Amino acid sequence: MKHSSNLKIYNTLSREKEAFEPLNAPLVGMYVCGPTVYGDAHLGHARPAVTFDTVYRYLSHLGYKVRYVRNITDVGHLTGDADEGEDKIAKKAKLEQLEPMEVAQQYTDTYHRDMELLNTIKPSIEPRATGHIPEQIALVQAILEEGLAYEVNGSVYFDVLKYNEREKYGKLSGRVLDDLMSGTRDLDGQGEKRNAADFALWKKAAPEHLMKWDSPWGMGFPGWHLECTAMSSKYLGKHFDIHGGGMDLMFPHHECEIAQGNACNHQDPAKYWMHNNMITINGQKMGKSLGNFITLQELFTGNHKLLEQAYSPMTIRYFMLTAHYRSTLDFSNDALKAAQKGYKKIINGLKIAKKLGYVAEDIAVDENQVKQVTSSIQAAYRAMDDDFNTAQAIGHLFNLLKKINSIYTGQLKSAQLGEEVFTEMLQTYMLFVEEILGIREEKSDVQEDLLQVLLKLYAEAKTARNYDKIDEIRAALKAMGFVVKDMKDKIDWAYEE
RNA sequence: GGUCGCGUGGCCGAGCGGCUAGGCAGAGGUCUGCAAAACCUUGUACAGCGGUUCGAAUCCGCUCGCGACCUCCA
Repeated sequence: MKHSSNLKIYNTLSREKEAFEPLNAPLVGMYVCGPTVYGDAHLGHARPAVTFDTVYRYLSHLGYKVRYVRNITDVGHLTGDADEGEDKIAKKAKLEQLEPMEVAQQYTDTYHRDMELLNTIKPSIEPRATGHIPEQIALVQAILEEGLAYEVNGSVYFDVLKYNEREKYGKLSGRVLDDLMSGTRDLDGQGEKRNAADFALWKKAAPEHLMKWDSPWGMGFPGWHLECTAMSSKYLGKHFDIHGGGMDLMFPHHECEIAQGNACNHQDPAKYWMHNNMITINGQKMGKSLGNFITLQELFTGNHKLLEQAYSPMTIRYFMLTAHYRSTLDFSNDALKAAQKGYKKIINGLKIAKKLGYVAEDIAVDENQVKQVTSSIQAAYRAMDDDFNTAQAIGHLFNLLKKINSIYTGQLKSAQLGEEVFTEMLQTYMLFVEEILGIREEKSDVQEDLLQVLLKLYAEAKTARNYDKIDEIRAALKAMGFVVKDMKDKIDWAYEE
């Protein structure tokens, strides 16, 4: 099903929205920077995961066959400055007396658990850095052969100055090399590098270093930016469609990926570079050092000093989608509580949409209603086509929801829309909520059967005008998180918002 | 210091030169035994000051405030 070929994507490389033209339609290759697995997944991991999950979903909906690659970084990021750095995973391992791979496995598992709760679709391929050491060594060799890297004491560095003569370094982030050189603050520990802007491709490992591999330059480990180049080119080719990640990775990480790709493949790795913005908490970027760090599990359980209550995974997902991915998104209890209500409203509507049927009646079609519905449907697609504007799309879904609710309660007749428009409205609503936005019903522990029994008792009490009984049933349902919808011709339940 | 971005009604958050965003909260109403749900109506909003334009939240300039990156970071 192809509803449009008008998709535009904001490309960080050009700083403009560009028409999306895949290199090999209908195939699309998308690489997204995944987590470094040395701790529990936090809000910051959820944003790119949800953002690019939605991109993946929409591209798939448009009929593209997407290969979605998201890496697991289980080695390679340094804790300190380049020369005295220690591997993050290895450091954590020492602290917890575990094997490094044990740490990586544990946090990979919890990451997967949390991503599943957020209803993100698994990537087509989820490669690990440690599983691609030979590929990374080969890359270093290729760059050495190009004359754009040099070896010093068992480490290999990328020669940014020399590369810059061939290809402009800094074009993604808008950096100018001269500024970078002069702007570097502290040159301590840069001893081995020819220039401050150079970055490590391979680092010599100290004897006590836990994670290390043999290489032509001795025992060591790969540099921080190498794995993404190695794995993206292996699984998507030297030039693929979309590369995504957080804005904070734009420089230096993605800039270095571009340099590495150009150095050995003589072309940019990706055609479109997409960057999601940061999550802030009370206006500040979330970070461990700032003490405003919230993991997803803390959010789901409410177990954090900044949280007034627990917020469900779908509340979080919905909340993220109500803002555009390139805007910063500020977390606060007030905003999350509002999102929780909005989410439940969406889901109550979904349940209705699923069981609502067309009723043929001898009523004239209301052209005004038809116009409102059809324009909302089109606007929802237009919003997604406009650089995945989920916030705007959700706005239009609420407009459709009003019509759906009106028909369900009898305030509007389905015949007033005509069968075709009525059906398209329901299908569009369900498709957007479930397939494109990836919002699903978080089922209650309470069995539907039990609810039906209570509603039956409610109906009987109502017939008998036993109002005390009615109040009792209402209270019982409310305690379980439900409300009674007592309509003209029927009685139903809904999630309490 | 360098580079980039942001400041929208009580709160969150779209908006990219003219056409009601939307959600939450509030007010009024319809429905109801009463409620709830649902629906309808309603809001002084565009940091400030100038400028461009027939017309600016939207473009330009200045001022103020906030943030991100420049170091691992989603």
